[in-house]
Amino acid sequence: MSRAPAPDPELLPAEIEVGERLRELGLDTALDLDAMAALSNVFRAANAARSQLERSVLTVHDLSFTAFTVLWVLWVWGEHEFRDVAANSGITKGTLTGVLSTLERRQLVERRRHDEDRRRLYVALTRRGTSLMSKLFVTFNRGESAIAAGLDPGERHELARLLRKLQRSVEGVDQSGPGNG
Amino acid sequence: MSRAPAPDPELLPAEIEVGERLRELGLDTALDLDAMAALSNVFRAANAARSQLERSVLTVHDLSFTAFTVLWVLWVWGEHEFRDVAANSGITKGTLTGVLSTLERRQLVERRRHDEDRRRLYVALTRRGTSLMSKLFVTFNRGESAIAAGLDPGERHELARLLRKLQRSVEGVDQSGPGNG
DNA sequence: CGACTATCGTTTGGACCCGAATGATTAACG
DNA sequence: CGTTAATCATTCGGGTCCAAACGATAGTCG
Repeated sequence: MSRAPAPDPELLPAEIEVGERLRELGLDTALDLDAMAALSNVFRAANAARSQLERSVLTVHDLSFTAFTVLWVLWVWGEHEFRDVAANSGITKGTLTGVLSTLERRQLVERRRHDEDRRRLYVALTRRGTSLMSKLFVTFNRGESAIAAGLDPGERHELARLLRKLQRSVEGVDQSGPGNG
Repeated sequence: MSRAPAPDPELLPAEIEVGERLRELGLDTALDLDAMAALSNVFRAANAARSQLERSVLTVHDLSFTAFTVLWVLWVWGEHEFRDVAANSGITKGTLTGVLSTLERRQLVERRRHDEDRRRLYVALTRRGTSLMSKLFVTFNRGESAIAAGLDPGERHELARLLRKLQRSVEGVDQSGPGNG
């Protein structure tokens, strides 16, 4: 479906097609195509990497990406408060409740009420969960390594640097409005 | 929770903490930290940008990110076959069935059977859907622009280039195994 | 032509995702 | 001390996400 060669041979096929289509629609001048290119590739790359890691590493352990993230947060930090686990895993407390129920049923985590404030909850890996993560994270990281091997070391650093900058920018946009720049 | 200043001041707080923690666990030498940094930032940046765009642009229209993606695919390409819409939106056919039901109920899309092969389905925006997207995509793109404004133009190009390379790398890993490099 | 295989979108079952409401618990106030 | 407000995790309702099975339809084969 490609037409004349795109000016930038680095573009993915999907991008070439969309770019030409937006030109046909007369929208290419009305849009910030640079921003669109940057962000749509963030989304696509994240989806692709996540799917690949789920398929090759997580599915055999019957774990979703989010379940793995929660286990990872607990593995790195040890027993932690429920609300902090949610924050560090990037999900809401409502979602974490469900994910923990699944992991508890699998006997990978356990919940414990705070001694003094019974509203609060601690969460920790079980021995079984710790044992799983000790092996699984190395495998997961090998999967990350295989994916990142397509970039040279300088490129990996640069990618990480640009993405951090982007995250800071998102935070800046988030706080735009009264009282902020 | 930060300890002595991290060697790289560009790191996000969460990364500094995790890096120190992995050192404490004696894992820093066993892991590919560059790959981990690159990929974890892809996931975090994608989540942050997606949440920001959902909050600021999509929620007021009662649209999920995926619903918007489907509308966008139909807006750019016009009436399209169901299976291609799923592929271009990055979701399975099962998921698309549900998303289309939601959008159909909102009278934003319509389904039409193929004239000759009644297994196949065409999907198109309704006039209402087209009208919504004509306004919404510009707003969405402005949101993208606000986020990407944290990077200068050269950085945006470089980010997109590195992410494309990463996607190609994922594809290469996906096909690794018998019959492939 | 009938039998068999393949393809299509839907359905199923289970998991996740969110915002908002809820009940239990704690903190603050007069 | 009782009342009110705030905080916590869970529940609710609705949407999404997947793989696999399913029923309808089309293609292939002998």
